[in-house]
Amino acid sequence: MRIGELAARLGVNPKTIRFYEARGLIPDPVRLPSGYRDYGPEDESRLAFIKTAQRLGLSLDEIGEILAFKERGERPCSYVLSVLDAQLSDIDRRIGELVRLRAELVTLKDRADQLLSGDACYCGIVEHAGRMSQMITR
Amino acid sequence: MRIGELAARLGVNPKTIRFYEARGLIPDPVRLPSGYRDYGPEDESRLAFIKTAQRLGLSLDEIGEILAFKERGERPCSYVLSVLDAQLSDIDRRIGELVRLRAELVTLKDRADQLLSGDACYCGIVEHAGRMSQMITR
DNA sequence: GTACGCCTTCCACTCGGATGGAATGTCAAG
DNA sequence: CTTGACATTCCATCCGAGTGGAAGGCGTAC
Repeated sequence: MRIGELAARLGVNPKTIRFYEARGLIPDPVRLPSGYRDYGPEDESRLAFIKTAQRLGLSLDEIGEILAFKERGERPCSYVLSVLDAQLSDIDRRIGELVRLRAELVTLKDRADQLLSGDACYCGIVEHAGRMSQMITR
Repeated sequence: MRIGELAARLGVNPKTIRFYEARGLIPDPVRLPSGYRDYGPEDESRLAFIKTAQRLGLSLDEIGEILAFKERGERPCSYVLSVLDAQLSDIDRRIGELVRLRAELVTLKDRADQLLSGDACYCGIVEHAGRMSQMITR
């Protein structure tokens, strides 16, 4: 399949695929007589892997390292594991923080709703934002 | 306190503080007779808030909008509420994604641990990554 | 009084991750 | 045989979030 189709299947820009090729993340593909890149299913799954890993928070360099291990037939396990461990604890931290921020925003919004329906209000939301800041950064 | 001390307290580069000022995220500070910026505790907590929000994945623009509520001292209008709502649902979405990714990472890591302790492992983790990809993107 | 560290402004550059656009080539359908 | 969609290369630009460096001012310690 040509680059446009591959890109469409994965929901990415064809330029992105060429960009990954230039970065060495995907191998130089076979070319059709026309010079067009010709991709197969392995390319699709490789690209899917890249996109997944990216969603997991890995940088293109990290992904490249993992793929390179695979290329060389080496055991990337411990490296991958350490990356995974780091990602995991980072995610835990972020979830905790988001949950806290969420609670604060909800409170803030509730106040705002009340104030909207109430009369004679300037902006209690403002004072609350101050408290929010303290709570969040506590 | 001067910019260097404030920066040190927060573990950021003084340039970053000037950058935030230029972006309108923090108010133009009082100046000492020397022309040096002079910061107080409110500046420190505001900066701390920015950094926290940033760790949570908010962009500087989003943070700016939130801080602008405070600045403008406006009544909570529907625009403000809609921004808050957007922020909230975005946070919910991100929490959901992170929770899912966390579960997948744990599974992946468990597999990897097994494979590591077993013998004759090239890199099952990579092959499992393919399955992982399916699981996550399901 | 000069050395040294911190401060000022301004402009340019970095970095990761793409994207845009120009100029040109390929190919199937009308 | 031309039109249109898609492809190619190469170079430039964008975005967010800073960071670097030059040229010069301030302030305290020796």
